[in-house]
Amino acid sequence: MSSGDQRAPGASSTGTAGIADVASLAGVSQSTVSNVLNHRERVAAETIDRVERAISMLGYVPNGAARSLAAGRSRSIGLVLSDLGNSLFVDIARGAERAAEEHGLSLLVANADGRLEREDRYVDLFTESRVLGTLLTLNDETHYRALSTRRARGTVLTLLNFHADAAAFCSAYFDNEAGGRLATQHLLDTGRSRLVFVGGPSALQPVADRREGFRRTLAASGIRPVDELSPDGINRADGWKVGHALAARVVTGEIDGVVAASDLLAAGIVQAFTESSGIGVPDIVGVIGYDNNQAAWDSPIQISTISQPGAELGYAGVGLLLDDLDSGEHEHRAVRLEPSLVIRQSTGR
Amino acid sequence: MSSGDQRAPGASSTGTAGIADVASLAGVSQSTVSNVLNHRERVAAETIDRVERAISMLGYVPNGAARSLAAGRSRSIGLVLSDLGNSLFVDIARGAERAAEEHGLSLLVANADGRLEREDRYVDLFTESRVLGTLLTLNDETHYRALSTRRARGTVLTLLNFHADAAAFCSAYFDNEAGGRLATQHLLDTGRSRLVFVGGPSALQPVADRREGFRRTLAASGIRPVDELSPDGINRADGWKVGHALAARVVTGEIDGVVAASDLLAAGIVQAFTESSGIGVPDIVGVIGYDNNQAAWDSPIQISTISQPGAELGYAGVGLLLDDLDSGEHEHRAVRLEPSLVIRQSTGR
DNA sequence: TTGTATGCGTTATCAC
DNA sequence: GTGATAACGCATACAA
Repeated sequence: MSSGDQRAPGASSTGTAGIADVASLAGVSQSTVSNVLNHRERVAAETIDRVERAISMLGYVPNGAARSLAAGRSRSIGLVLSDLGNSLFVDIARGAERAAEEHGLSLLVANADGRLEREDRYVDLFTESRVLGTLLTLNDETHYRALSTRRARGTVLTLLNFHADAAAFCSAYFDNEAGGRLATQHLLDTGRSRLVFVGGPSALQPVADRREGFRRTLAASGIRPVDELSPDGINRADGWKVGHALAARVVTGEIDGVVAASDLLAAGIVQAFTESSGIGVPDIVGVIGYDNNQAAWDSPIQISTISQPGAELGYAGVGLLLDDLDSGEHEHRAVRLEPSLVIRQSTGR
Repeated sequence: MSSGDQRAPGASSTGTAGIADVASLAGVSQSTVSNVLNHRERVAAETIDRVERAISMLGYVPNGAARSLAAGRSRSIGLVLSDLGNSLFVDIARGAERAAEEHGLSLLVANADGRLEREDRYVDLFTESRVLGTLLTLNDETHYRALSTRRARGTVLTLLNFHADAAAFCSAYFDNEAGGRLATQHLLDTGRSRLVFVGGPSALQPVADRREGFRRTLAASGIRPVDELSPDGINRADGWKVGHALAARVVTGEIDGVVAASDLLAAGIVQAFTESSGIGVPDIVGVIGYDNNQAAWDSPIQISTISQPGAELGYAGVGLLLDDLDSGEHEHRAVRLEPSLVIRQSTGR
């Protein structure tokens, strides 16, 4: 009445076969089964064979809970995303996924959908699941402050898309100011100098940073910006309105280049220019976007843009996380990722 | 040397406080702690207080693995998505999330990214995690067949976006043919009768179904379709090309309405009509899309479209899943969700 | 209302 | 190379 007693080998009482069922069917001990699962090298080839046959006969699926309980660690890491609707975050997930895969880990993803309360819930869930660690993407100063207040112990947290104080967390983020500089410089390099920046709500930190890059680049060349616009949003329709407003000034030659804070914005602007006013893009005016979204390449006139390496961000995040785990006393680090210029038709020459 | 021996109350050996630490700090037994976690109603208010104080003092976080092992069930469900890049799947995730939340469950999301092998891996992962069940979105007959072959036991699987054989799985899916009918009828209702269908690769089952709806609606009215086109893709650039090809026939009056198989397609068509040929939309020609994507509303001329209730699909999926779990002998069901017409400018009159 | 004892399914340690 | 046995941290009868 101790170890492997009479449990019908096959579909057991609970509906799921356990390691004991496999063991008795294969005529070995539980430890041997466990060994073929976790340390094949310690097991004879022929034994492996028998056990594996038994496993598939029974449709045995190891119980992850028991597994990580006994092992004291799990083989997965969590990722809490701010917004699945934004393709940038999807890219981040892809990169994280790839990194996890390379380390033989699984990635569990949860969507906070911009809600602070959900963010919390999922961080807690992952913590309780005893994932190796959790990656958290952040938009917002608000959320960051809430986070600092909350208990951060219990799990290793790494912040993504946000430049955190290295005293508290590891983080990986994009250099938006550099992106603004890249875009502006590209317009200068292609012979334009009468430039306007089209931004958006100033509350968006990335947009503000991009504008800063615009300003600095022009200042460094001793050029004065023609104008800076801040539509209500950064979508295509907003760009379309701005484009129409700008068209006359392009025709007069006052403007020959537009730096837009998003691809959607840029696509709307290009559309407005070409459709009603017959303004040639890129001949008369160059337009550059930001994000390297579908809007940028899936457009009649493909739009030059700044690409943010979302996948790399996710990849780097996993790296930071694992690093944090390994080294006992670990200095938190902030990794800044540089955007890059993607040249397409809208600025061609 | 039996139950609560000497483990330094506070940060324990492993770095994490356990339920035993909480119990001894609060001066109660482990089961009492467990009860305040799971059955508060059985515990005296004052005891709850003491225990909770101890919990927060120690920063105690229950171990999910141990928890679901002991309880025999977890509190989360899995969702494997075909393609996070498609906003429809994001909507599905949102709906599933809402349903899960309402049931006090957590939703774990994984992105298969269109790869069959990943689909498998994640279904397996969720199965090992002993989630309550797994939701799986499917595009493709191929994947479905692979699925039927594979072991499907071990976890409850519910299929989304795919009409599965009710003998094997529960499933929830969209009625694409009805959508095609809706779109076509709307064009007829607004006084157009010289209609063309713009589809895409015939391998896409949904597109084929939508075309079928187009055909049947016209047949029912005794009208002959003017034409059916199948561009290489269903993106904006494809639409733009088709639009230019169609423009002349619109000008001659041969065509007064276009049913497009996607919003991107429709947006490209509208753009081509208005920009170069000056063809008035909706005055000269009505255009309707499909999907209710951002492309449909975030366009200078907002595009009428067919909306698929992605969130509802996810919501319904969770319902089916939980149903399947509860009822011992459960008849698998296939739930069909109806799309709806969204009228915007591109068909207005 | 609270405490005691047993088991969840697996891994790891140690003998053999 | 293989097998016995003790944890892993918690939930849940059941007894008190």
